[in-house]
Amino acid sequence: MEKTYNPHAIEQRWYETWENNGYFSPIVTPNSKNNNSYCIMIPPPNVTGSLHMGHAFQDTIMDTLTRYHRMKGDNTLWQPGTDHAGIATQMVVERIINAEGKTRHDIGRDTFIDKVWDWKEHSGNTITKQLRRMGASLDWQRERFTMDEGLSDAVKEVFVKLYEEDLIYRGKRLVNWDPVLHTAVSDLEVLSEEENGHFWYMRYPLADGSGDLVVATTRPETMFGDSAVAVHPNDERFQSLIGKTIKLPLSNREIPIIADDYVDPEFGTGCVKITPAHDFNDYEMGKRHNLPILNIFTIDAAINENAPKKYQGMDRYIARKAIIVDLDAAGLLEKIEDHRLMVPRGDRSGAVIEPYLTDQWYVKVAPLAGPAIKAVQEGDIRFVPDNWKNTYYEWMNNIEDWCISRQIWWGHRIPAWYDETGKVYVGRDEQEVREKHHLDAHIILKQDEDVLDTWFSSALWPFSTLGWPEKTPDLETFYPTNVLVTGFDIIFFWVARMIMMGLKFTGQVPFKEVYVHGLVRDSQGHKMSKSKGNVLDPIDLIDGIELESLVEKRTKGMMQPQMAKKIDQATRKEFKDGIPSFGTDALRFTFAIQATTGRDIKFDMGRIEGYRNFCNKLWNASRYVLMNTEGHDCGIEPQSTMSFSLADKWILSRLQETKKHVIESLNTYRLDLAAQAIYEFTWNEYCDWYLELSKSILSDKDSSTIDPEEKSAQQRGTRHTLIHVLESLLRLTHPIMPYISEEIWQRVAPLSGVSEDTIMLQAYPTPDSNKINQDALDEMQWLQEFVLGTRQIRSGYNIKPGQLLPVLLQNGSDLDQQRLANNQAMLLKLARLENIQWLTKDDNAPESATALVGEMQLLIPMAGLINVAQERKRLTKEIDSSKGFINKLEAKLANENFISRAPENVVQIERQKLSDAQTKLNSLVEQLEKLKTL
RNA sequence: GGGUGAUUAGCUCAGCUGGUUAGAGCACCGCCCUUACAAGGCGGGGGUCAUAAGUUCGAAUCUUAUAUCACCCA
Repeated sequence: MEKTYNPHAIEQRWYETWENNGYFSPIVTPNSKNNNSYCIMIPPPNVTGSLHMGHAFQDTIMDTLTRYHRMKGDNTLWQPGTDHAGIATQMVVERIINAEGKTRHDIGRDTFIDKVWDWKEHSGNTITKQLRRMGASLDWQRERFTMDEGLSDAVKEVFVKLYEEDLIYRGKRLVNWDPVLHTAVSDLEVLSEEENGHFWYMRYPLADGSGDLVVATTRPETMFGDSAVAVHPNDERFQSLIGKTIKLPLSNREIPIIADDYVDPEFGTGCVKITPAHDFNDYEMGKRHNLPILNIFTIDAAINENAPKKYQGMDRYIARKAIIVDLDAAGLLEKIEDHRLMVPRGDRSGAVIEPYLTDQWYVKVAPLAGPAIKAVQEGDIRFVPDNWKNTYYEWMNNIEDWCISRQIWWGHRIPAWYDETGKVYVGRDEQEVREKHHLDAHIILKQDEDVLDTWFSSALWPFSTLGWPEKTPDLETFYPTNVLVTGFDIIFFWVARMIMMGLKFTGQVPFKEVYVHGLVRDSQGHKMSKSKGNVLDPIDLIDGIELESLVEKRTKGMMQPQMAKKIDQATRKEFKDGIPSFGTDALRFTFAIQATTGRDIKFDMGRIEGYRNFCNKLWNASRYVLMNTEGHDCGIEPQSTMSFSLADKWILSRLQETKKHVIESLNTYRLDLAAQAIYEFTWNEYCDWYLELSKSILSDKDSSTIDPEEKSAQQRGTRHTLIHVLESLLRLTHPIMPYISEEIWQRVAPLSGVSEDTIMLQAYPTPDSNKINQDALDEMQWLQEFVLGTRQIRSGYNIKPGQLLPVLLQNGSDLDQQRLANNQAMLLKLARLENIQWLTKDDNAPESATALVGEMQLLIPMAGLINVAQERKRLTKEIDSSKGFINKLEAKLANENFISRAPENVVQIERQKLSDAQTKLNSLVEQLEKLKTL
């Protein structure tokens, strides 16, 4: 093996091997539903997308669960696929066409759609390639796409059925309108951020000429759509005005003054202009008061024919300026204030979104929500962590109808046809419509131009990917799926809709558990975004990237180029030397160990570096093991005798406990605890203690008088244990770090008598409580305290690590004597001791530095070297803290209530603690006394 | 305005159903290139667990209030 761990040399080679051998595929037979199946659906990433940190984190979790279950022996499927991402994909292809000097309208819908498929064929696999880099064990043979034929059939089926049950209807409502893309967009595609704006105070005269009032607005151009002015019913300032009318400036329409307690009297002037066609709140108020709804915008958000002629055709912002000028000229502009306001922008176009009144298709959600709520209430679906169910209920109980139509070309075209009178017919295709409604061939039908919201097909993902509406063996075997792994940000948009659709169309929940993880943020806790320039690319963490390339990547193609300089500087400051290559396993381990129950994962470069070091540690520990076992008898032959040392029994016990801990953690989605347990066991126990202890047994220089036969039995035992523990540890680690575990396992497994092609398909380790040896655990602790005592003295007196030290022991029990006899050789080697000798109670100890192992005193003679003052200071400090501890315990045990009310075993424990502490104190005091006689 | 969550060492975070003298990694200090590993070894310093009150024999852990921050909804 190489001396240093080099992820690049191993990762891609292994992935290809796994994929080419079909290791990711489950076995599906007509009876396979009877086997333990385990299935996770990948949340389909956008086909235009590339892997970001959120994906990488989420995919690490899913792959860890998938690999764990596969090794556990479950028939495991992790279903891959991508989402057609209507707007995003359309824009990508449109940009290409625009570059050729054409628009999509020039080439027409059908040609355009062909071009999109073309693009998908050639460029739509960026993210699936990147998923492979992450080591994701998705069954690529089953890869699906939301626009492929089967999934499109599912979409039609669902649409038609819902329509037939009156759960889909067409209606005119306010939607989020993107005036650049000319389509409705979902709330998720609207990003509201604070921007600088103004508050314009406009004077509206009363129609009867008796005065005026002042309204404040951030969007003066909407005044042409005003239907009323509202005040709070209890606002004394305006009582006399309620019921009167206003003569709207510039358009001279007359509108009423109404009272509504939605109005906040403290905000602005306390008078609010109400524009039902262009504001969601005003729309609601308009409905309450039966106000007319007056649309004043075109689809480009220019002023339409409902406004005074002068302003017609003006863009909204040009109209705004014109209105301000005209109002000012008329003396109706009271004042202008600077104001910070939330501005909604389309995440694709960057355009300011307008609430806009249009005809759209809707799903009537309430009837679907009932069963979906019940499924969670009754525990058919469980959220992890549990409290996310509150968020779910909150949304489901206030659910509104879902606008599913989009005015774009790329997507599932709505299966509805209109005749020349505008009558609508819904069916799976035109022929079905004609047959069903007995429409002759001469009746001209025209299909609806709109397509469905991408989330509509995503909502069917858990069953459409498995072949629904056909009753396929896949569906039988894997549906309902086991767990959905997702971020909390899309509980509403996706999770809830999958539950509703799943229940409605399969009669079963789509998944039994929803594991909700946090969101990956930058080291400051900010959301990573292109515009902030703080994005990290997981692939850059795996491969490394030069500073200049990183800066260029972060500053290229920005929506707000003025930010580029700042980002440039910040990047140079944070990544002075760019990003080194950490490898996939280190990245995965970093994600796993950060997968706590919290909401935010602050990505810290220090940690990934630490876990890359961990990989190196594991790598080098394995090198040591292989150097000492390859070509040796490791006890796998049945006839070879082995004897096991304390260290062997101890590490074997700890291995069982670690396995248990890891399995319990994985079962409860605590990947952080699983990773932590693996880290601690590997580094702090296997490497720091067991490998060191094994050296004394494997060393041939050992001068002990031990029988050669026994010696080789011991060495066999140790080699066997070295290999056995490492081999188990690799399997334990594989779900989190697939590459390094596979690479090392290939060398290690044969030494444990296993020759198989891959670690991926080996059994996951299971704990064996019979192998937990409590005596060994206790004795090992004694040994560790012994070694620690000597090391502290060594360090305290600045003694070179290489210098051998004599040790004297006093006040040891029979057990201490026995333990020393058992482990003398190990102690000599590990603590670098010259010899160990017992003193009787009455022996006069020489001038020594001392440490305690339980009641036993450990003395290292230091004639002339002892710094009495320093040693006294150290002892006094320890005595003080010991006394403090004893005082606390005494007070506790003196408390009648504690004795009578606390459980017996707790009282016992406290008594034991006190007694131990007193023994320790006595010993410390004794040492201090001795010191005084020097 | 309503809701949810957070607040533990300089930084990033664990601490499960209340019983520890509160842990880890990184950073810090000291010693060491000891033939698995300097991406390392050994030793060490560092926290009145945001604040206040309460429940309890016992609170980082449960309750309430306050403060600060974050996110979601309006």
